[in-house]
Amino acid sequence: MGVKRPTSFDIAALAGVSQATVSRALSQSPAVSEEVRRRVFEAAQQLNYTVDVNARKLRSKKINTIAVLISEDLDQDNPINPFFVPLLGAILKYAGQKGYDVLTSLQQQSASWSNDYGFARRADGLILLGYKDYDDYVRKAEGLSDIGEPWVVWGLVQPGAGHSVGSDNAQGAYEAVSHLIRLGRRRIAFLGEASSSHPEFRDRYDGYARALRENGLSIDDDLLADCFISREDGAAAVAGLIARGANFDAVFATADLPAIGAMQVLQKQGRRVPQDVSVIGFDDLWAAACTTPALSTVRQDTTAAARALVDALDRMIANEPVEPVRVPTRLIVRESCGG
Amino acid sequence: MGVKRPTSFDIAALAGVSQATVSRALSQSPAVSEEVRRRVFEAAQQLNYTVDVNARKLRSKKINTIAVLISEDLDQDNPINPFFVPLLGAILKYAGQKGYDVLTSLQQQSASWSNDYGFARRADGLILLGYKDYDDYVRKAEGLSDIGEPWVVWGLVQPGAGHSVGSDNAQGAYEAVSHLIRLGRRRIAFLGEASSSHPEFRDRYDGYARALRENGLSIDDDLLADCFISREDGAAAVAGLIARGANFDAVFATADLPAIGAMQVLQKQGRRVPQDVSVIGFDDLWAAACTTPALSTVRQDTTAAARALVDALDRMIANEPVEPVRVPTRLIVRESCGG
DNA sequence: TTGTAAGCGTTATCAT
DNA sequence: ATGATAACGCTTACAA
Repeated sequence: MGVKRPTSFDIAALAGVSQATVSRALSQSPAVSEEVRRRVFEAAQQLNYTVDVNARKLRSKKINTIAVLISEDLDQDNPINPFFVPLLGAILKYAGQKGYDVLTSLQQQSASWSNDYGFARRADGLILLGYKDYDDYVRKAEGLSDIGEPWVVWGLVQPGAGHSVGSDNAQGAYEAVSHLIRLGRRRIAFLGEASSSHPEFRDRYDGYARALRENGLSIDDDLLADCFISREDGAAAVAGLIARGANFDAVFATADLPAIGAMQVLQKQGRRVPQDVSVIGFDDLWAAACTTPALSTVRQDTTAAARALVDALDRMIANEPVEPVRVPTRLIVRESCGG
Repeated sequence: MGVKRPTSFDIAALAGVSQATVSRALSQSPAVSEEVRRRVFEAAQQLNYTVDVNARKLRSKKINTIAVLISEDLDQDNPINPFFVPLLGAILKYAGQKGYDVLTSLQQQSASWSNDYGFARRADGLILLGYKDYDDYVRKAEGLSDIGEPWVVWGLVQPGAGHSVGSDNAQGAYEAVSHLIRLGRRRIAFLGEASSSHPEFRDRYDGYARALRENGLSIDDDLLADCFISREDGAAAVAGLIARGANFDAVFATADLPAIGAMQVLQKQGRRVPQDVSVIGFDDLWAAACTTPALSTVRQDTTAAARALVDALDRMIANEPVEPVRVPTRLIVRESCGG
């Protein structure tokens, strides 16, 4: 309890060396003899000593911490977009390997990343996951750049912007829709948001459109259903499609959650998946394998994504040039598309 | 980029006061005149100043950071037990409200001195989520106590241990199994691990046993299937049950993941859920609402859990006495149990 | 109410 | 290779 923590002076005394030598020994400085290093480590272990990271950070000016800001709450019960979970896990793992501490924060809507939260000096850089709106995000990001805080954002991939890492959304969607067409589907509904406030979804729409075009199919506005990325949204969108008598034999959703909602509504209305309607989602949430039928989907490679994000941030912190990264996706065929 | 950060001395000079006054003004000390406070804030804003948190932490010895250590990897793809996700989210939210930064770390198996206790000075206290084995956990926890590091663990609730917060596992299981019995089920299989290495699962078994006993049913060892908390485990366990010709009309699983696996195997083998076999899980993962049929389950209240964990840690940090907390569960009846 | 000055526990810069 | 000693930027007695 009230035990005073040992300092490097205590270790020095026990090991019979100076405090400076203790510091050197513990920070792997080559300028210290094996014999002394051994004695120091022994003493440290004996006293259960660990370096005071705050003193170290203050003095060395290296913080060795990155912050992950998650700013997309789906709803009350799901404070985090489920896709971000394995991504966060992968970031924690890889950043840990690289020796970074990771601060995680759920951002409120209102927060302006730079000022309100004041990450300055708490982290060497920021990884941004999720944004409600593209313009809003741009404004906030500029604030960060203004104060010289390195940051990377997940999602869209912009040609000029090194701080952007995202999946190859257009290609992933293209492959999914192409697969549906190969299965003989001709009237493929698009569930998603093609607005400009989420460029990554826009990219998925482009992939959808290209697949249709290249196969001689035209885009039918009646098959475009606007929805965001919740299960309820997907359910409502498909219900709306059915209600207005749209004729479709497949559904491509820009995320797994709405795809699952879509399947549930279809089944409830007596349409068999995949016999009557094929369904493909996007993300490959772990729950995709839990539905009946199991959901076919476009997997985003969270491990590669995490590496790209952390590596990019790493280089920005070191003031090295950074290129935007487009992470390949992979079509996972399960039962819901029927082949 | 290479701009040198302003210090409180710079603010002091600009505002025409001493550095100490700047510190006081910025840390909301009452002992500072409104006029001066205004000048200081103005100067700070003008120079884009923020306090160096590391210097502050070093000097004040208040770190205002808690660390969440997650040490249960289900497998490669799921680095985090899905139940911990909303719990982590709730912790991030509530701890943020309380003004704490949150360091999150996925713990590797390796139980080295520096790894386990390295967080000691980085955080005021530790929240431990998941442990591979009870004895292993006890060993680590004692080490933490030895160095005077406050910690709380999620899971088991031990009478004497203030640092334990968990669901009322026995009661939750009792209610679930009682519900099955009310529905007319008599041969209820138990999917889980009743070993001593996870006391919380042991508690769920006790609730199962009590419900049977109170309803005049006896425990049939043939209906006890050992499994851990993955979907694959649950699938294998039920497959085993069927293979050895066990006669059962319901399944109670100690977690949703094995419950989902169980449902999938049952359906694949031509048994209808819930007509032939009722299934109830435990956790209420968000995916529970995505299965067909939707999974009935025992919900753990992650919001209340997070509050209890953070509040307890808070009090331990402040050296106040802490009582163990048992968070109530709630039976969520969906389709998989048939009523 | 404000200023002065003494640390907090490191790392970095000199010497030796 | 090691030892003094000076920062790092802040908080907090203690004085005024």
